[in-house]
Amino acid sequence: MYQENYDPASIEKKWQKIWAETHAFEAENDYNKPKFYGLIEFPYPSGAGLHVGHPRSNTAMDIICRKRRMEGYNVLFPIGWDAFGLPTENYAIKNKVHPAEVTQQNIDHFRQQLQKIGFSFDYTREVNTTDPAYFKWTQWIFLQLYKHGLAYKAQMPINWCTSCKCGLANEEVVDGVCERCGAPVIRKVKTQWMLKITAYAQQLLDGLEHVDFIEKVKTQQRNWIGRSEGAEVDFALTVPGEKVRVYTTRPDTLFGATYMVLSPEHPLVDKLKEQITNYDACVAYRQEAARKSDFERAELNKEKTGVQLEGVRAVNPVNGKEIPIWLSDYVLMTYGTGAIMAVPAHDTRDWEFARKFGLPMVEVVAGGDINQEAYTDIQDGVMVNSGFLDGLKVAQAKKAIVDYLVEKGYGERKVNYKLRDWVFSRQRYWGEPIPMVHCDKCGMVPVPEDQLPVLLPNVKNYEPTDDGESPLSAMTEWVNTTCPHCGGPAKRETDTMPQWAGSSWYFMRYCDPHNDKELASKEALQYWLPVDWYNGGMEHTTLHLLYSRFWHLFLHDIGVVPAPEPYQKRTSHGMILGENGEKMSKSRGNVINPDDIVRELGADAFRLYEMFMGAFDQAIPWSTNGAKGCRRFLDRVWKLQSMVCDGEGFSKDLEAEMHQTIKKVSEDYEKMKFNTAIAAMMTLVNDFFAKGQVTRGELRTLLLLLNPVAPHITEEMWENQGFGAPIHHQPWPKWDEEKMKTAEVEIAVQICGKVRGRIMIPADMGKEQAERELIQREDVQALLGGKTVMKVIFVPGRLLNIVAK
RNA sequence: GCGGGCAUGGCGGAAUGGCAGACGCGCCAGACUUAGGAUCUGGUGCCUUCGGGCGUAAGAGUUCAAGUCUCUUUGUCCGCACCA
Repeated sequence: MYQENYDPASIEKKWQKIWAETHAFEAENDYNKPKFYGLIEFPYPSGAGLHVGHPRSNTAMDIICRKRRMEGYNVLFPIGWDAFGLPTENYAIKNKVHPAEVTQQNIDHFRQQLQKIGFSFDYTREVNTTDPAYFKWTQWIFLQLYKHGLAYKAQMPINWCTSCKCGLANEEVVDGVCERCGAPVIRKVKTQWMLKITAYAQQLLDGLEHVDFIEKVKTQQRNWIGRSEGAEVDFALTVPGEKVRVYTTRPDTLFGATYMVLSPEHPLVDKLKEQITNYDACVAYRQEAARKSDFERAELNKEKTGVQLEGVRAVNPVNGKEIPIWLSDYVLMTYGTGAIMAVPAHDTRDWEFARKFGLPMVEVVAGGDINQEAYTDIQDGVMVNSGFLDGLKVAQAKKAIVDYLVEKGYGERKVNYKLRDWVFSRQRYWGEPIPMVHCDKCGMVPVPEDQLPVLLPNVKNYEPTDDGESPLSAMTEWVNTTCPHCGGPAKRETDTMPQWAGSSWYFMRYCDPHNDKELASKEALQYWLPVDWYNGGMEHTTLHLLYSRFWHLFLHDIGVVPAPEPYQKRTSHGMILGENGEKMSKSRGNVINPDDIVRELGADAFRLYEMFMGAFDQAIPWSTNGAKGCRRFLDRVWKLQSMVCDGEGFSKDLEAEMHQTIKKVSEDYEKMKFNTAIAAMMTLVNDFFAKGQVTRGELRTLLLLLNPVAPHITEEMWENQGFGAPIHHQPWPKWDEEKMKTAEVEIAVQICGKVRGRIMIPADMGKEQAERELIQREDVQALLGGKTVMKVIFVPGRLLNIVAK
């Protein structure tokens, strides 16, 4: 017997307990079964707790995973904690508690919240990036990168957050401010650990061809990697024996190069100190440029600045003409060679610069008006004023000139990428220590693998220092160690890793999370990887997704993981906005707390609404009324129990609809069109109500279809109805295309494209027969009103269009 | 600036080139009620002389047929942003 009223609180508690006790959703280590690895981005356990955005991704993947289990797959759907990071550290500093303690509390809170929503995670495989048993392997991967020359220390200007007092990766700087705290970012020269992600630029690009990522993600990654093809060309200088190399994507315009621009930081300035007659002015300009942040340099792009390098000129290799050399900060030292040949007639930036400083322009591609603007078209233009290139189209000229340059030894083909190496150091306490030791005698020495993990010292004060050094540097007992190589006195590296480190390989650890010999066993990695389906936010496309692909590609190259690409499929969910349509934030006061919704409406209604509210990949404002509507639907589903009539199959009049709904829901789940899948089930339930009864077979099928979205209520009703083994052990329902058809269908009748009526016709009526016979029908003739038929178009199952006069 | 997406009732949104507005919210009316912020039933794009006419940001085009395809314009969101 069942309770008359649907009471989610008691039902949900009951089933969550049963699932835990029966280990219902734990992945099996049976490597013979077909597997499915569903992944969501593991949360950062912040003090604020879960927000309504987490369940959107989680519920979607939970639906897919629950469906896969019913389809017979061995499913791995894990959860873990990306727990290193600044907010925890800052909270710890402020409240004088150890970050590890804060982390533990937050994790416990998060887990409890997730469990209340009924996600089918395998909690036995939890990973925690701050657990030494985990970060031992994060450090191990770093050592492998180091051994293969992909981790190096470099003195370089980095992005420095003035508030976090910490270096940031380029990817962490958004609009000139720190992505995390919003404080301004300045340039600061420091010695930093770097990871050579640029060595993998081409592989990261090529790999995208073989994976099923939504197009938006691929595009963003491609843009970020920023591959361009061109040539490097040497320009001789008027100083004997000296030359400058430039990079250009438009070698075809070489005859139009009327001056050259060097980045202010270009080493040539100091090298030619003797020859440059206005050296002081050049240095002054360089200092001015250095004061600006990258952001300011970009912001001020409307007005170009620069200074001419006097006393030295460059020689255009194709026509021997001497051209002036300028310094300008619109040329970046960090891209290409830090020097360009300027072709003002055909490059917008050069055009502006030439305009401002009155430099000459030479048109070498005909088709535009270079007095008005730079002509940058590369399709239709034809070469002029270009010696042996004259008359060629741009594409042909490109090839011809590069062949010529290579032959003459003036230059070579060159591919460049915008991608920069990854700044891997952070001057903070709460991160993985970088396992390196500095020895006066031996230099940089990696900590031997058998001494991992390098633990964080347990101390009282981990506030960042104002001098930009890690708080670890003040902990002399920890810092002072012995050199693993010579045994002499040495100092530990005091920088820690960025948060992206732990999250770059967590999905590997899930495969074999308790292994203390390897990061995971070969067999487990072979079986589970790649991740079959990974859902996460668009905000991680150029950071986490690229970094973790890089690590995975590297680990594949050194034989640790079997496949090159870690993720077979990547989808992305839209953000949930506040009820007012603005981004949810504490300061706007429009934050919805999942706990409140679960308490008031139940976890199932909450899950249902999260999936029903709109297209999954789009940003949608929250509506508590909408959520209540989903609760109403579940109330109605519950009430079906009082309408059940005999019959293990489908009733005649609903048979077609039942099969159509099974198909619709099954396919829509796969396409992540959860809103329309739920709408179809709502329609079905409405039809049961209209009829006043539902057969056992119909109810059975509805419960199976609804189970992935609303697992608790469906388990309970399944048990109430005595349908047998728990619903999560049942096979996914199948549809029969034949049974989806009805004997008769209603089609629209159009006269000249306008709908004039509807008629019932046999469903199997052929096109020819329909076009011949239907216009004879009395009801069709009536709609025609005596007009002369010119043409008849019949679309089976849809409409009949009669063109008539 | 460059690249890409989007634009449909009061709201969230449906719609392989083939009956626009599924489903839900809200609203209106009715039923049951001492009561209704519960539940149930019906209605709900706009105009209408009740025949019908008009409707998917605006304008043109292709088609028997356009929310859907093409072009132009506007708005909006996202990505990149001096990357040579």
